Amino acid sequence: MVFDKDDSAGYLANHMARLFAAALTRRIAPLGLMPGQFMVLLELWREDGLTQRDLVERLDVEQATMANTLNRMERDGLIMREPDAADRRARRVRLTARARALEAPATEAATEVNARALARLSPGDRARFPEMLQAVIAALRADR
Amino acid sequence: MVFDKDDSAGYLANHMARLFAAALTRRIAPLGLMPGQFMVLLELWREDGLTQRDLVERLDVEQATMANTLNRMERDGLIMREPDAADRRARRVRLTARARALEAPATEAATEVNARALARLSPGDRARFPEMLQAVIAALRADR
DNA sequence: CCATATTGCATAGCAGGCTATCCATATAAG
DNA sequence: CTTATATGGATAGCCTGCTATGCAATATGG
Repeated sequence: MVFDKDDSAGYLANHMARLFAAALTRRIAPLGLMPGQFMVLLELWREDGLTQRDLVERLDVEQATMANTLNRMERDGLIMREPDAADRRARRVRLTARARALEAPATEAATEVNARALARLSPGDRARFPEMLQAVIAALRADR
Repeated sequence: MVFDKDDSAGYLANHMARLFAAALTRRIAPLGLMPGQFMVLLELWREDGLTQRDLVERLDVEQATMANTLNRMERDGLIMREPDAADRRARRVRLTARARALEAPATEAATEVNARALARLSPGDRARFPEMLQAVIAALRADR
């Protein structure tokens, strides 16, 4: 009874995620972006002015992780944090003009990575792959 | 034309990998193991006495990443590094008795994580899921 | 044989995950 | 109102990725 890592969903998930991150990094680094920043931008392009708490919920990362990522994004001129009118604990995260300008090229890069990644799947599999990932994610979240 | 992260294979891959890592961590931390150490042990249980270079090739991580992981494993009493008889640059990585004793409980934990993760897939999908991940991995490696 | 290139490994420094704490502010209970 | 609890965020410290360097030892070409 050997445990074969190449048949282990968990091991393959880690390997696949590292390769996705590397592929995305290669394409968005020229824009001055990193993958962790990109996923925050995805939410802010959809709705600007979210709080850190909103972002934590939508991206399912820990609050401390988000705080650090936002620090780097502020440092890099992608966001500004403004006081919330009603709650002095909260800070609204707002996109800079620079971050707004990156939406088209960055999402194009991500779309291309996804296309290349799924290129070897049959059209049927390709369509169902995201649903399968979602099902696994749902199962693991339930386990938590 | 919005980019929906919940349909993006790359975003889902990252999310899934984080959840897998968390699920595995919960089960192997009581054994004194972390996920990065577990994948090294998988190779050493199969063949003890590999060099760092061997491990880098088999696990597809960078040499610096492996050097740091091996440092932590040595610190934690999981491995010892012995000089290579023929090449004074290389060091053979050898399991301690403690690491050998962890094979059964750790692989059981990983097997259970995989089973839970795939529980919501149909039996057919469940069988094909690892192959699909392998196909995506192959495509991304070719893109690299 | 000697100079050069290659290889095996270590280290520094960064990103992005995490847990554990702490602080300030809001909210709820009495 | 006052106290207690809950919430939003910051910070410290760890693990696991990465790139970039540097060093010592081996292999290779003349």
